Amino acid sequence: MRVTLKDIAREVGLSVTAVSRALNGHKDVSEATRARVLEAARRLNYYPNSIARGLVTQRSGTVGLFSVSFTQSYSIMSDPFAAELVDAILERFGETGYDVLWFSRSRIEKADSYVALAVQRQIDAAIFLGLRTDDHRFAELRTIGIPLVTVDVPIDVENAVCVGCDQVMGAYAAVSHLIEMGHRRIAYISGHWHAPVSHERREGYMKAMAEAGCPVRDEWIVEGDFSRASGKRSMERLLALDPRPTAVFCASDLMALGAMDAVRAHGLRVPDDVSIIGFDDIREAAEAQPPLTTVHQPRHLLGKAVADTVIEALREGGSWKGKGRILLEPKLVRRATVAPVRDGGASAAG
Amino acid sequence: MRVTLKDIAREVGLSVTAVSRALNGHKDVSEATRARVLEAARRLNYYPNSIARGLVTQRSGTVGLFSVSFTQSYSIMSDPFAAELVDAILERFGETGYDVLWFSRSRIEKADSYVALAVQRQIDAAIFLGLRTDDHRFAELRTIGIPLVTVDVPIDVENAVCVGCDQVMGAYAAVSHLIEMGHRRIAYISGHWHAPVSHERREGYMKAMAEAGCPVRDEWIVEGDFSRASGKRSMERLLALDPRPTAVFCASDLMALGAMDAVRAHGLRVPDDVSIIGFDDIREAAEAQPPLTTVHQPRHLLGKAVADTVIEALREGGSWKGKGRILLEPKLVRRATVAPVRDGGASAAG
DNA sequence: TTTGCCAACTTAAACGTTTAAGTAACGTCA
DNA sequence: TGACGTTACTTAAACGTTTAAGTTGGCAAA
Repeated sequence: MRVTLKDIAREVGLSVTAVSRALNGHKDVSEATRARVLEAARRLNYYPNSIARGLVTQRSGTVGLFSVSFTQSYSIMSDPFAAELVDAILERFGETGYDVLWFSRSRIEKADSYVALAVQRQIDAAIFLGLRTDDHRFAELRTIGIPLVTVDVPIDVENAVCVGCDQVMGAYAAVSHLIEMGHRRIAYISGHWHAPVSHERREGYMKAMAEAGCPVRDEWIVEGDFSRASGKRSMERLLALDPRPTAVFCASDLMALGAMDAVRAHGLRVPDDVSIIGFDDIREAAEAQPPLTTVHQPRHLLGKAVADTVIEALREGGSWKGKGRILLEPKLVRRATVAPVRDGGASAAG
Repeated sequence: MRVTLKDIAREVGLSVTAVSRALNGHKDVSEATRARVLEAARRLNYYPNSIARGLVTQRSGTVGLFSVSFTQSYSIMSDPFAAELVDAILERFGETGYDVLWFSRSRIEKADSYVALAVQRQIDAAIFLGLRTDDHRFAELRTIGIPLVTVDVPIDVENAVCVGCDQVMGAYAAVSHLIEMGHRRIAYISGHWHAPVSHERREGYMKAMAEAGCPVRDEWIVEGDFSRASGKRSMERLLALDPRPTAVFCASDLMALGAMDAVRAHGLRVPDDVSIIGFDDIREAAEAQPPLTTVHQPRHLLGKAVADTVIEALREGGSWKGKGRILLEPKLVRRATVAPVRDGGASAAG
């Protein structure tokens, strides 16, 4: 039923090898023969079987996309930043002919092994989204033996690259902006501490505060989990403080949106009473009321960088060594959730 | 380097066949032997090569997920409804051991053939998201020869099933609700007409209007493309009408959100001046200001139904015949964007 | 004792490719 | 003339599985 090289070979009266070589553009076939083969292939509706090819070449032509657990929430696509990033990665791969096998959280948990999935499916490279440093399968990655690209999680293996934005710089820019607006009591709603970005953004926050001579109080740093609900919860804790912070830097737009919910629920206003700044610049940030000031991460470039890194690794074959880290530049986007501080940040507030 | 059956066979002093049968649970191996094989497999870190297996069994153990073009917008994940649906599908598949090969829009466009991708990758079944009736590859689907599951696009082939909500019912419920609130001049902002759901929702709209004896004017039916921007554009056209509609039923939450933007931009208020109702109940609907009244589509059940249908087809093998259509029930979710009409819908308004 | 059967294996072929190695025909050059 | 190349092929093996068809030895039934 299925059309194979053998069918074409029979059709044009050649060996299977000759047909294979004609189709693959080798130069030891005459042009006349190649034309006949091509014609027959198209007439019979032949498409090469990548499974058979993979068996002999030892490369499947697929890359595995592991979406581990960006947030606490149900799964990865509920995080708009992840969704848009995935989008960009897939679009780029689509242009190349590599296909992407998607390993969802439940699949990963069922197999309980990255290596098992990688070996079984013979993927040529792996991309990790939402990898957590407390993942008990982390050590396994050392033995996986194929190019590895993680997003925002540096990992010290030779065949790995971490692609991401400069988180320290992004956070620094955000907090500096708040400081320029006169804020001094600035809080940081972080993502969970098992995400390296949470620490890096904290570092940028601390740096900006230190340079401005603003003391940082422990209770201004609250751990969320990147989700909107956690942003709201965290903001509630901050609003209970006396004096309360006049501005909050959130480690995700979702948390910033949640924080705005909390501010509103308290009968206060953004940015009049509290300035809020987010991170990511997801679609909803611009659409929020008021539009959210945030740190833009160039998702499309990130996705392209991820895909291009993988593609380069695949082309180079075994000789490829990871480049450590690829850092893109984030950019502050000023919208409407940051205002100059009203009381100079010196007096108490209730 | 790679551990194969041969390695295990050598290790335990058996033939490759015996090892294969032991691992696959055939009953013609002694329990003692099976135990030795299992032990060796685990000790050597053996994982079956699904490529080799696929070559002989003629089934790859993968299903193709084709995300064609839900909306006009860049790609599928920018549509929250699609993203959440995909999520549910992937999570369900993860529990089964089937793996999902994701064909993005660019991949589909590059190959320009569903059959080519299906045959090359030997996928066992295909899922179509965002298929449009004006897709020039539509006819191809007839010859694809594997189980086919589409979301919201009925397709008349024996090996296909369409999974989706009852769109007519959902639209009918939405418009009836508006009518109950006293509205009579009700507009419909549709998705593009190449999506069958646009027509089905229109049917529900017409049915509710007809039953209530409300005349429908041509200019009340506007074509968008499901995106927020198109919702805004469409609403602007409706606001220019005299008398303008007092309520609008939108074929997606995104368009409803866009419509709300337009209303606000006109200095009018939702729901005081215009009632708005959406479709889908994406996460942002509940979070909007004011929270959006909409028709909830049970994404999780939809995703599960899609996956379960595929899994069933795969288990049944060649004997499987599509069941035509699986219809789930949508449900109206009353939030805060619908209010009783102020002028009874009879007088003119500016 | 022979026959037959069963359990527990092994052998060999097959899946659809790619590729290393071989070959036949033909031309070229010394 | 013969050695050597080149061109355009073919042959055969391999990739790692599964599976149909044998094979062996032991045991029960006749």
